[in-house]
This record gives sequence, structure tokens and C-alpha cells, in this order.
Amino acid sequence: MIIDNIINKIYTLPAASLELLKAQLHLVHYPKGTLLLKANIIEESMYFLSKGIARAFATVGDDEVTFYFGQEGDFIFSINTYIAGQKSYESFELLEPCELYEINVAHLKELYEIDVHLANWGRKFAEQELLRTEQRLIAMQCKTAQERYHDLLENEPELLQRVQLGHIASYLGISQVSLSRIRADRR
Amino acid sequence: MIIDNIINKIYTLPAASLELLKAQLHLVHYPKGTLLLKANIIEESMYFLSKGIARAFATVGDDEVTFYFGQEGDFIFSINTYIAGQKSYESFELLEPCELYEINVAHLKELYEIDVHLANWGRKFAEQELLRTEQRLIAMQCKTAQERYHDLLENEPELLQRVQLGHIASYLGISQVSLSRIRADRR
DNA sequence: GGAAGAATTTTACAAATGTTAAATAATACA
DNA sequence: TGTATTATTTAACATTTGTAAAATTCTTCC
Repeated sequence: MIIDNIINKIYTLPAASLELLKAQLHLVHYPKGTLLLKANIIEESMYFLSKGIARAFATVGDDEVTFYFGQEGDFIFSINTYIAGQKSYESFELLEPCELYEINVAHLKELYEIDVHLANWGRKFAEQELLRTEQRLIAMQCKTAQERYHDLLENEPELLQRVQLGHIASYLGISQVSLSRIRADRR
Repeated sequence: MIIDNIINKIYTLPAASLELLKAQLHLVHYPKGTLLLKANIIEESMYFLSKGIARAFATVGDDEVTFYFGQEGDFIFSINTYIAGQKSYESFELLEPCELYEINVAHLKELYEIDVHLANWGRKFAEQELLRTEQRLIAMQCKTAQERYHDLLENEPELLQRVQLGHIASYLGISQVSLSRIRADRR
């Protein structure tokens, strides 16, 4: 996905502001399996994902809980670091070889302070993440595991093809055995 | 809670920007039980809550699911309307007589476009809601109902005093019977 | 093609949570 | 104060989901 499209999908920037932002980006490539951001660290970078797929997960006791999948055009960043400047509680793993645009969070925040268009871009960025997250929360609270699975199947069918089911199960908040049961349609 | 504090708690504004924002606010009072915002409507207003407590809930099938409590200093707004300009899927009910500052969302967004400080205020506002929502989502996905209840007891003890348990149970994503069991510490 | 390893499904049983209805406690107010 | 109403807890049972381990299927790679 073209970087201009990734940026302008959030909020269309005037050319000058777009160039200010793009001047801070560095194109990078990493292989499948890379741990791009690690939990319990204050990371300095965030990433715009232009090719590939990644997941965010937290380690809870013995096992990992996946709570986000990023695909082309999505963003890879620790919410707690980006917003509160504190240690992240999630790690990001690349599930395919990925192409990303890296940006230093501190530099990005400086841009927000000096350019009203970039400040509004940053506002829209947070707002879209908020909308997505709230929808997930409501689904989690209001719907059964079975409904959540069928929603995912309907809205993100390609995800089921690209990601192994253990990750999907923990994303849905259930065990892999439960997911198998749902898929087999036995209840 | 003083309105200047509610505003500046998000992001400290220069005096001129603060006045721009405050000029759009109207102080209002409503009794307990008021449905301030209604689901399936595009509401034009949002509110800064200076006194009292409110809940957001969605109607799912026969019953209501509460997924937000707003207290002094919090905000009352439909995320889907505020962000996407679309029908809200939640309603807001006042659980006590409340004092609020009402603002027209369209006017607020105009301010975002013309003043970099207000744009950054709007950014920070969305970011803080995002952080809060993501933490709730992670708790929902990673923790047992029992842990979520004890977290609430520890972090928001006054909420348990002010809100009836049926609402707390649905906020925690469990039935009221389950909540009673957890409170009785029988398992 | 075939063996080794990884992913997924299945089985059997345990634990958690839900549902309905009844019992008890708390609150409102005539 | 006493009664009606509402909120909360308890009981009994059904359903969902989890856990551990085995069986099966799919991938990888020599």
C-alpha cells in the first residue's frame, strides 16, 4: 500500500503537511517472526504497515493473548507508550515478512504541536483507533463467542486465511478448543 | 468540578484557546433518570460532566448492557456520532441529578480546524478515551470475571457505592447472579 | 515420497457462568 | 409505622467454556 494513501486515509493533509510527515518516515523491511515492539519497554518508534500482517499480544501467566491484528494500511504502536509515554504491555510480532514505515514518536508529537493539519491528523488517528477498540469492547461484552467468530468470518475473511487459529481463538477471547467446537458447529 | 479543570486535565490550553472553547459551552442541569443521549440517533451535543454520574448502555435483545460509567470530570458522548457522524449504538442515562456543560459537536470540530491548541486538545481527548477503552478490552480478554470485579473494587470503590449491582454486573460482562456469587466469595 | 514437526480437531471430564424462580433485604413513600 | 416496590442474594439446574491429552491433519523439507 502506497504511503500517501495510508496517511491520507486517516485525514487528508495539504501537500506541505504531508511532506513534513513523510520527511520523518524510514522504509524498513523485516522477516516473519520479528518481534517489532516488545512489552515492558518504552519504544521510541511506531510503524505504518504497508505490506504484511502483524499481531499484538500480551503475555498473561503462561500463555499469550492476541488482541490486535494489523494489516496493510494499519499502524503498529504501543498505545500505552504512544499516549502515556509508559512501558507497553503488549508486544508486536510480524506474522509475514513485512514492509513498514518507521517513525520516531517524539518527532511525530513535535509535528503535532506546530502544524494544525498534523494535529488534526493525529486527532483523527486516535479517534479511529478509539472507534475500532470500542466496537471490539462492545462485541466482547454483548456477543457470544460464536457470534464474534461469525462476525470475524464475515468482516475479515482473509484474516482467517492468513493467521493461525490459535491466535484467532485468543483474539476472540476463547480457547482454541472452543473455537474448534464453534467451527465444527457442534455446541 | 470546575469546568477549567475538566478541560485542562486533558491538555493545558493557552488562555485564548480556553476562552474559545468555553464560549461554546452551556451549563445545564438534569434530574436522575434522564436519557441524555439516545441510541439510533445522530445527536448534535456532547457533555462535560461536572457533577453526578451517568452510564452508557446498549440494548441487546431483551436486556441492557452497560459499558461505561461517567463521573465528575468525564465526558458524555456517543463515540460513533462524535467520530463517524453516524447513529449512536448507545444511550446515556443519568444515575444521579447531574450538572453538565453542553457543547455542539459541529462547533467543537470547527474549533479543531482553526486552532492548533484545540486540535491537540481534541487529539488528547481521543487518546485518553482510547487508552481507557483498550485497558478495558484487555481486561475483558485476559482476566476472569472475579479479577475484573476485584480490580473495580480496588480502582473505583466509590462506583460500587453509587451504582446498583445490576449495572455493575453487565459492565463486568457477567450476569447479576454471577456477580452475587463472586461477592459472596463462593465459587 | 516419506518422516518429523506443527497445527488443528476431538474426546472426556472439570469448572465457570447462565437462567429461572424463589427468598430475603433494602428503600420509598402513603 | 407499615406496606409496596425495588434490589440483591440464594437455590437448583442447564449450558457454555476450559483443560489436558490423544488423534488427526497439514506442512516442511530432505
